[in-house]
This record gives sequence, C-alpha cells and structure tokens, in this order.
Amino acid sequence: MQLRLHNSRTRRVEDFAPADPRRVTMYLCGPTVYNYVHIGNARGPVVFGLLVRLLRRIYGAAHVVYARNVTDVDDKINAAAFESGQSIATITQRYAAAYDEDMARLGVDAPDIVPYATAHIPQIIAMCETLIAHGHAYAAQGHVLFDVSSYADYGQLSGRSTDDMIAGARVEVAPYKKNPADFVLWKPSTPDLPGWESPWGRGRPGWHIECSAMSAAHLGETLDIHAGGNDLLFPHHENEVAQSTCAHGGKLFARFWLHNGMLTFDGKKMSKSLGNTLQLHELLQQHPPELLRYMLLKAHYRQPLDWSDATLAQARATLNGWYTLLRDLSGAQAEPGPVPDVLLAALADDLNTPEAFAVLARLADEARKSTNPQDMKAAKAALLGAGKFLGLLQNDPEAWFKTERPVSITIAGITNIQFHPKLSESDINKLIASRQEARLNKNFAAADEIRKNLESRGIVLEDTPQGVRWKRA
RNA sequence: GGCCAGGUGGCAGAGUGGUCAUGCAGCGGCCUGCAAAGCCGUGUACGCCGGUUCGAUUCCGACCCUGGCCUCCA
Repeated sequence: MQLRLHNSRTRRVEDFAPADPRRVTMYLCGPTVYNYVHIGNARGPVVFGLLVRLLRRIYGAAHVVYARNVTDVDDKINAAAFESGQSIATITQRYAAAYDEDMARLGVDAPDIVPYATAHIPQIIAMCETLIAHGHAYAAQGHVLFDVSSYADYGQLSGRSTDDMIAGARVEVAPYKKNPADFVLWKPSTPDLPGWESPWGRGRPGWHIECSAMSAAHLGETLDIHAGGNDLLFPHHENEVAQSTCAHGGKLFARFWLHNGMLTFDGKKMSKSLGNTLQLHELLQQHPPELLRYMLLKAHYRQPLDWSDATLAQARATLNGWYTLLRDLSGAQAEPGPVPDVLLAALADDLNTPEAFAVLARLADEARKSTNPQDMKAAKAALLGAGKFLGLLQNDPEAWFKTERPVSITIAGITNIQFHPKLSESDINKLIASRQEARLNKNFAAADEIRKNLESRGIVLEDTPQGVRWKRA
C-alpha cells in the first residue's frame, strides 16, 4: 500500500517514502500552554495523530518517532501569570496537564516525545550561535535576529517574495533590524520576566527557533514530515525552514510539509483573537468525546470545517446510526477485528477520512444484512476493527444511548443554560412498566400518553420483539 | 492591496473527462395497536460566462463570491 500525502512544499499530492523506513520522523507544532485550548486547536493533533497510527501500521510501531512540542515560555504565558497572580510554572504545568488529559479523551495517542521549550535552552542558544557564525543572524541590543537577506530561498515554502512581505508589513519596524522581514531568535528579558543567561545577556527564546532546536535535538536535521495548521505556514514554518536549513549547512529541513485547514465557527476562523472559540475542555463535559472526534475527522483535513449546532447534531445522528446497529448486534459477541484493507487504502490516499466513513457505512450495511450468526459476528468484528483504528465506535452501545448528558440551551446568543434531565433509570423503567400494563389491557391511549410524556423529557421508546428499549434522544 | 485555497443535490461532504460517493434530513410503501428501529423504493448536484473536446462538474481563461495568510494564532 502506497501512502500518498499532499506536500505543501510542492503543492502536490506525492508518494510518501521516508529517508529511513526504520526511523520515520514526524514533528507537529504543539500548544502554547497558557490557557485551555479551543476545539480548533484539536484538529491538528487528531488528524495528524491518525496519520501517525497509519505510519506505525505501515512501518511498524517501533520505527516511527513522533514529536509534538509544548511551548512553555511565551509572552502570553507571562501575561496570564501576571493577570492571575500565579507563577509561570503553575500556569504552564496546569494547562499542559489539561492538554494531555483532553487529548487522551479525544482518543489521541500520546506522542513518542513531548519536548518542552524550557528544557532546550542550551540547544536554542547553540543554534543562535551557529547561525551568527555562519552569517545568517546578528546580535543587536540584546536581541539575536535572523538575517533574511542571507537566505535566498526565504519565502519559498509559503510562496511569497520578500518584496511582498516588506510591502505588506503592517508592523512598525524595530530600529535594530537590518531588514524589516528579519525575525527574532532571542530577545532580552527584564528581571521580572523568565530568562536565561546567554552570550547576549539574560534573555529568552523567540517562538520560531524553539521548534527548529527541538526537532533537531530529537528527530535529526532532516524530518520526514513536519505538520501544523495552515495558519502557521507563514511566518512560523517559513522561519523554521530558514533557521534549520541555514544552521544545518543547507540540508533539507522537512521532506513533507503537511497543513490542516482551519476550523470555522459561524463561517469565521475560530481564534482566540476573534474571541469566537469553544474550549475543548468544556465541550468534553457536554458531549461524548467520540462525537467531537468524529466532527474533527468528518471533513478532509485540508478543507475548512465549520462548527455549528446544526453540524454537531448531524454528526450525532450519524454516530447514533452506527450505535443503533451495534445495539441490534449485541447478541453477536465480537471483538474488534483486524483493520480492513479498504479502510487503510482510504486513509493512505492523503488521509481521506470522508472516504473512510463511506467505508464504515458499507461495513455497517454488511453487518446489518448478514443473515447467519457467523457472518454477523465477522461483519461486526470488521466494523469494530475499522472503528477502533479511527478511534470511534468504542463505547458500549447501551451506554451511548443511556448516559445522561447536560442539555445546553442558548437563549438569544447570550445565555447558555445547562441542565440534566431529571428522570433516573428507575423512574424510566417504572413508566415503561406501567405503559406495558396499559398496552396489555389494550389501553393504547394511556400507553401513548406515557410514551409522549417520556419523549418530551428526551426519552425515546422502541418496542422490539425482545421487549421495550429506550434511549436518550 | 499582495499571496494561497475553495465554490458539489435541503444540509454535511468525497470524487471523477463519458454507468454508484457516503452520511443526515425528506417523501412513498412494507412492518407495527400506533410509533421507533429495520427493509424496499425515491432526487436530470456540481458558482457564472466563454474555450478545448465526439463529450466537462472534472482541463484552460475571464468574472463573481467565500475563506485563510500577510500581526500572536492549530
């Protein structure tokens, strides 16, 4: 099976082949830990985490090294610490831990390596020194700046010329910059800010250099895959290319660049600066994690993905359909089987998750239409195997339909009220029992009234040959 | 303004130079006390205008519109 991936570097879908199949390297830009992340921030880790699963499958788990960093030194962290009156370490540790927990709940496998920026200060300083020694960077007023004019290919990844960048520059150019496009590798810290001693005085690293230093430290000078959101293409990834290439004597930095599309909310990019974010941590308290995961995977990873109550409700209906089937198939005891090849083929085609879900639908159809117990068991195992690889369909079907969850109501876009349906399982069972009695007595009016009453409280009844079953709508 | 994506049926969302995406919703029928679930059936979808072609939603060009980046951002 040939894995094909869209390479932002060439703007084409290409056959993927690692430099060394015994050590496939991949790096993803991780979170800056100063707050809970929003759901848009989870798209990259989820889709690229799935890619890592596929890589492990193809090359063997022991031959894939996947790193996702944590940025724990940043001006936004300093600001958050200052505002809350808590220490920087308290802030970063809390939100890094929350990130790990939330990712785990989303079914994202832990990376092999989670490098922290503050644990790589010596490597960052060394890289700055190398760049200065080779004429690609210069020190000025306690700063170290990358000299964009020293790297002819600057702008190639993001497809823009330095002239465009200067023309489009909307920021005031700092006086110590030789060229307006030069960017900071190291900057001075005042005594109240986090800082480390360096040849240029006490200071802290710029954001871009962290990823260059950490990826080189753990994965080597040339990466097989570097991934991230397409909003990072410029300047972050462009700068990483410049730093790493120049620090490593012109060696290719990343063979494949992968970029995921943005998540929008009301048609606009979900971002902290626009203030239209939904916190992942909060959403996980309101919805089954699998629903959120399915939402993030249901569109192709390079496409924009709009989040709304309507799309969320549709996604739930789709998952409900699969869980209804699994509930109907509960008699067939089956563990997840091997991952079907058709599923792997869909994912190998530039991570075509919509096609993967079409495969899931076909497998579900086969399971539904199986007529004898052996076929049914095999079909269920195939469906569960495919679902497991995608990180879906792993809940107990009964629990999926019966777990109480807060109902959220938004009034005029202002108030968000959450409450739990009051009916307990024993209440529900009592009402079902009295309805059954009414039905036995052919008192259908009374029976229907009970059903209607339950329905108005979010409980849907189904009369099956095996008896009455219920679910929360 | 510059650079880059994209506009597919009621909604979501793949894909393709010429017979099928898929899901959700809808409609008709079977089943059911009635429903639900399931089953069967059901939709002349590819922004607009030209061009290439025997044939274009798919290739080319112009136009319109949407989104992203150009500043911290997954």
